[in-house]
Amino acid sequence: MATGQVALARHRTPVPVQKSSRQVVPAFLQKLHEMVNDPNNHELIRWSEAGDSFYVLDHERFAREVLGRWFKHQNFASFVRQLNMYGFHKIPHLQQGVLRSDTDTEFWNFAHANFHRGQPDLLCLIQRKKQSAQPGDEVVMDLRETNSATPAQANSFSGQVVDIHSIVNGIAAIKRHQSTISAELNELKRSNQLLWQDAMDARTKHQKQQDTINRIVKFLAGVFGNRANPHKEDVVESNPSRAVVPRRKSRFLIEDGRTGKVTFDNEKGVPDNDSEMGDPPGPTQYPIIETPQSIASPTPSDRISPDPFLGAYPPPPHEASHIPQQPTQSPSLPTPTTDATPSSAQATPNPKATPFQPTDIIGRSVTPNRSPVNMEFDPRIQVVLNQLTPAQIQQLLSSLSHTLDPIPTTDPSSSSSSQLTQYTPSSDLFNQFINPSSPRHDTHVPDGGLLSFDDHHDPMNLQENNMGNVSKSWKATADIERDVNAMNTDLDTFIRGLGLDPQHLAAGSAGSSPSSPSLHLEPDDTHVDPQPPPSLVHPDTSSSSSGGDPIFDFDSFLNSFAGSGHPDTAFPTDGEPFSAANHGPIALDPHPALHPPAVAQPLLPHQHQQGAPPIPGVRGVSPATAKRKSDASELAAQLPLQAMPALTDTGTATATPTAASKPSKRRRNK
Amino acid sequence: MATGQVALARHRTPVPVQKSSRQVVPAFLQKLHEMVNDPNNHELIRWSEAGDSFYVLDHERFAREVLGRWFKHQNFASFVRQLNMYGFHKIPHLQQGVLRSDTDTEFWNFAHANFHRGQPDLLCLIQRKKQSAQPGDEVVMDLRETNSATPAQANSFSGQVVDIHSIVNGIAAIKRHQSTISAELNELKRSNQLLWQDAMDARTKHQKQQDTINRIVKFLAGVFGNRANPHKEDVVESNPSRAVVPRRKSRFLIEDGRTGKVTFDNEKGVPDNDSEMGDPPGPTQYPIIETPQSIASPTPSDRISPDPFLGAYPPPPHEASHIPQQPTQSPSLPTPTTDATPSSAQATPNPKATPFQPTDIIGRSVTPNRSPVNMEFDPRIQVVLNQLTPAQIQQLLSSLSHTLDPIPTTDPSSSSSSQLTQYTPSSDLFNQFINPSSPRHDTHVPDGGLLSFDDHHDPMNLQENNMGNVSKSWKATADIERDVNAMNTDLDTFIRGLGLDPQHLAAGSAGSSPSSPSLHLEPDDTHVDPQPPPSLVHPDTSSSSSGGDPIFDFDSFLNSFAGSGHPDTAFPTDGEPFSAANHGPIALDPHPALHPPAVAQPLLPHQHQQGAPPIPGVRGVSPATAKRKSDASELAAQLPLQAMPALTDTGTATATPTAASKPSKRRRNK
DNA sequence: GGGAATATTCCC
DNA sequence: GGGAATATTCCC
Repeated sequence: MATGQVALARHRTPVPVQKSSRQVVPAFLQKLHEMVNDPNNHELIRWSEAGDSFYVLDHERFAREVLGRWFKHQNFASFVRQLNMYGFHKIPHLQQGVLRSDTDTEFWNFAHANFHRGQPDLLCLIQRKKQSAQPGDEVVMDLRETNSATPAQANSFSGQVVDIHSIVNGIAAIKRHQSTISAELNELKRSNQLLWQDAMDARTKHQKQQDTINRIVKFLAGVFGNRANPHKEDVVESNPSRAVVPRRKSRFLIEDGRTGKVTFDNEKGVPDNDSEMGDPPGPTQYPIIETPQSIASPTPSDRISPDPFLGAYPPPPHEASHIPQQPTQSPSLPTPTTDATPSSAQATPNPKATPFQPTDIIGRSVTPNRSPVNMEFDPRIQVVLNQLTPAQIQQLLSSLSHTLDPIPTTDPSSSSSSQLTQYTPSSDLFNQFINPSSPRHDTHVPDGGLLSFDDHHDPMNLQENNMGNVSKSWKATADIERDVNAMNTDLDTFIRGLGLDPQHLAAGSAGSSPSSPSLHLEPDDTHVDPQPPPSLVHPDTSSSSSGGDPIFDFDSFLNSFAGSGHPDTAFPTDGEPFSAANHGPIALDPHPALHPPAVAQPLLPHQHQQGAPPIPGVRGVSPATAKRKSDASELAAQLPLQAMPALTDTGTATATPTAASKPSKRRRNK
Repeated sequence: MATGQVALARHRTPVPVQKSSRQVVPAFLQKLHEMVNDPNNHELIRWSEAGDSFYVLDHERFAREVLGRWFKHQNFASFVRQLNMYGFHKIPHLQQGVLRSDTDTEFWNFAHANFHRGQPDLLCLIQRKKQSAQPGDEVVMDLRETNSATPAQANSFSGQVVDIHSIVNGIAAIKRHQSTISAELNELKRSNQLLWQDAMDARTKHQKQQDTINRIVKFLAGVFGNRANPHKEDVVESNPSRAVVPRRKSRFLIEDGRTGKVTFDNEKGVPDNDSEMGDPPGPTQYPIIETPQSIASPTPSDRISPDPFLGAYPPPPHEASHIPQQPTQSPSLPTPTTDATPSSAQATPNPKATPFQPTDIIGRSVTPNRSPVNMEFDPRIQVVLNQLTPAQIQQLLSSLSHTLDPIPTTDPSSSSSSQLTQYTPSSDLFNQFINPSSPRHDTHVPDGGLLSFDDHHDPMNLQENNMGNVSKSWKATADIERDVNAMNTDLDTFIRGLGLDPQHLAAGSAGSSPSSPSLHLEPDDTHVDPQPPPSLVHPDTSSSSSGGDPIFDFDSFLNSFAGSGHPDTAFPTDGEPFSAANHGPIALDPHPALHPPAVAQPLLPHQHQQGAPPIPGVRGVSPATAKRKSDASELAAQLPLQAMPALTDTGTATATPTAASKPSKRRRNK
């Protein structure tokens, strides 16, 4: 019996009914709303212009052709009866002084305060009239107890009865409403969890890719890193245009005060070194390739990192303040001077120059776990690669460098991570909501809260998971950004370590002319550009001229590379999304249309500072070299701090304590 | 109105309604009597032999075929409910001691004292049950009549008044609470939106990373791509162990029919070329580096891609089947023979070797938008790089190749792109969740839906964006994975194009022995493995042996590399998360502790297979090599599927009618 | 089998 | 517009 009943009845259930108190919105209201919305019915039933009422144009046709599709009958009267049951009222025709033929002008206009176009969520507020004079239990009790009253009181009482009914109805409505909300919240939580999971996955993949890139860069650094001899033209014949660049020597000033100021004078001591920039004294330093690490734990070996190749360029005695002295070169390792090229002497960097070495950068790195790793590789490869012209290497490296994510997350209010901050204030409310009955100081007693308002299926587990997910996913997000930033820094540093200017290298694609993706390899392009490198400029800084797309157009690069020698053999464009289309100032958002309008797109702080003049005379290595990265990662790291308390606060009792939530919890314990 | 009512209702009313006090006999009883009498229904409902009860033989068929003709429904349960309402009772089966299959023997027998064959006049005696415990008017009347009571009763009345007030206050409190809840729900929405934004950003970053990798690979392809002459040992001194590998020559057959069949015989024509593999005839083909593109649109130039450098090695006449002939070398370009190294002659690649060229692989690429790009680079670089020993190159490439995600993209049902596929059906459900109140027929009127439950500040925009974000973020996730996969394939192909075996290269890290991250460079490791490369093997197909951690230990690699020549100069470990700690079977989750407990941590398949013995004779290559990861991603892919329908189920009050509701509607119209 | 809410019909 | 009975559905 019951089985058959179930089997037969289930197909009848269009909308899954909530366990408690049936459906929140009666079927009639839902159907009515659908019906009015349905463009197919527009001829017979439709919204008023204002959307606050609806018309039935030809009730006979409407009954015949529409009603049956939604209801079990085709009686317009029954339809109207239902409308009345739900409190709809008919709006009389305004100017209808003259009676026309019913069929012609006849149309019905019904309205209800909570029946509006585009607002189906209001439907739950529409109350169906209860069976007349049917008091609920409590009311009945009340009434019975009130039985013995004076006539006057009885009168007032009877008046009260009506109020009681409305009160009961109101309570019922509220309960339904709350059931709805609870269900929705659960769904949202589930959705959120999926999202976080997705974010986790993405983070993992990102991390893997990052590792791959890091290793590739390490490798390339080992291959090209120490190659500093630009005088290969005599060995490998190169056309003049290419030779120009290296001849000019590479010296570039990166002078964004906030992001770190680094001066590289790769060829200091070389005769034609132009010193009009006022180089500060001090040893030339070779940047180090940092390896972004998410779980890195600093080990002694991290800082020792013997580098036999770099050992070929012994650090000056005054160096080694932060790190132990580099071990001397292994005797079995061939020295760079074994370079087969005739210009090996010039290829060897200035003896005064110090090899790769960690600077203040490392010590002040926001990511303390990150440790420098000196690059090293088979010297034979070095020798071999030394045959490349510097221009070639420069171009190659630029292609590797400026395709990286240029997001400088220097400001907590910037970029997407900052959005989390905005969510924070509501945390208390959210907390209340999730755990309304739990006092604010009650951090250990889990209770169902609102979510388990009606049915209490395991709210705690949901809570816990959710919270853990949330907090840690934010962490993951922060890690990703930090890693990307670190990668950015790494490549820039790396390229600078080669005596090249990453900014200059990307001049064609990210320079002052965002619309020209091609590389400029004319000699005068080698001039020192005081502007901060594009990778340090936030992409959103469109207000300034230099805010170009930092994404490097590798194809254009190749074209220019190949085209310089063979203009007719342009490298094909393979249609990469970022290559041709995104040379504008935009960089972060490939899908602008997707941006939620509700979330304000925050202005990045350096957008205001972008125009700041470079600090003159500060050319040498600055301890702030890595600051852009550290700031970024710091900000990213702050995300959990700022956002997580919100989540954890609300987060209910069972919320797993995240690192970020710790402080707030302690605060509570005060 | 009344006219229409009558007109429309009449066909439903078999028996004319009596004017006075409604019908004497309720419609149900009349219909029931007719139904049982109707010989057309004899097969499904009929009188008992005695005529004092009736049978329903097959209630399912009965409901389907009979009920609808008499009632407004087809629910047997409703029918039974009515019977019960009129006092019918079910007669238990007499001889049914044994429970048989319900459908078989199942029949229902109902009886009522006043329901007999041939005696419809008794029907008026059947009383429908009144509304239970419904103190209708009388109760209220009772109360009113009781009004005149004693003061004590009045007291109780005043007490009631207080209760009413408290009720009102309680309601007010509830309402405030609800406002809070709504606000918090909005916050959750905002949080969700941030999540989506975060996902978008991650996607962007990922894309940029991907671009970086692509460019690096392009570059490397340009550098190494045409290197086909392994006889560099005499130029660059190499230890014997390294020299062994290249001498064995590399030839690999990629034989996944779905991805395209490509044969590489990199050194065809070289004297010591071992041909025991039975190379298929045909021109030597060099794989091409595909450039993963998310928005790529294949352009004609993609396939033309003239390569002046490759032009230095003119393709054989039988080439150029897929791509136009390479332009001849530009006269201004230095030829490789200008190489300064003494072994320049040997450094020049084998003249018979053909340059990079698109193969079937490209045409059958899973990513249709991806277009082939011939790699090109300065032949001087080629020449220079040719001085590297093949072993060196092999090691280098392996470090580049096997740190990537090994997810093969060949099968739509595998990996994460399949997520999307699998997720597609649930998109509607998710839609419902986000916008449950929007009726299915309402395609043009946006409404707030659940999310804008209480306050309706611009719900439409939120909604819209949310949806866009949601769907597109999922898409983005797919793109990312596809790109990673493509990258993977690209690298493998690329490496194969160099005549190297990517799988073999990664034997140490991803081979049958997951616990040994070190490279195996013994000579016998160079044997040709006929098995398809991992990237072309569907991950889900193999329940077989070796799944290992695909993550390559670059540091170990470097150590082994450097150590081979100079054991005392081990490359420092920089503590990368994946370098030392992750050589175990885990691959996807660098932060196990971060995993939400609610989301079941799927056991990666290879965790169960880890101990499986390696397939004998299959040393480097196992079809299951890539399985470990795809399974994991597949599990991740299932998340949406599993959770999203749930979203809609709970979908709440304003839930739009689901597809399931449609049929019921039509059925209703019968 | 029955309570209870909604749906439909009939009637005023 | 609404009272009231019956009809249908959903749930326990």
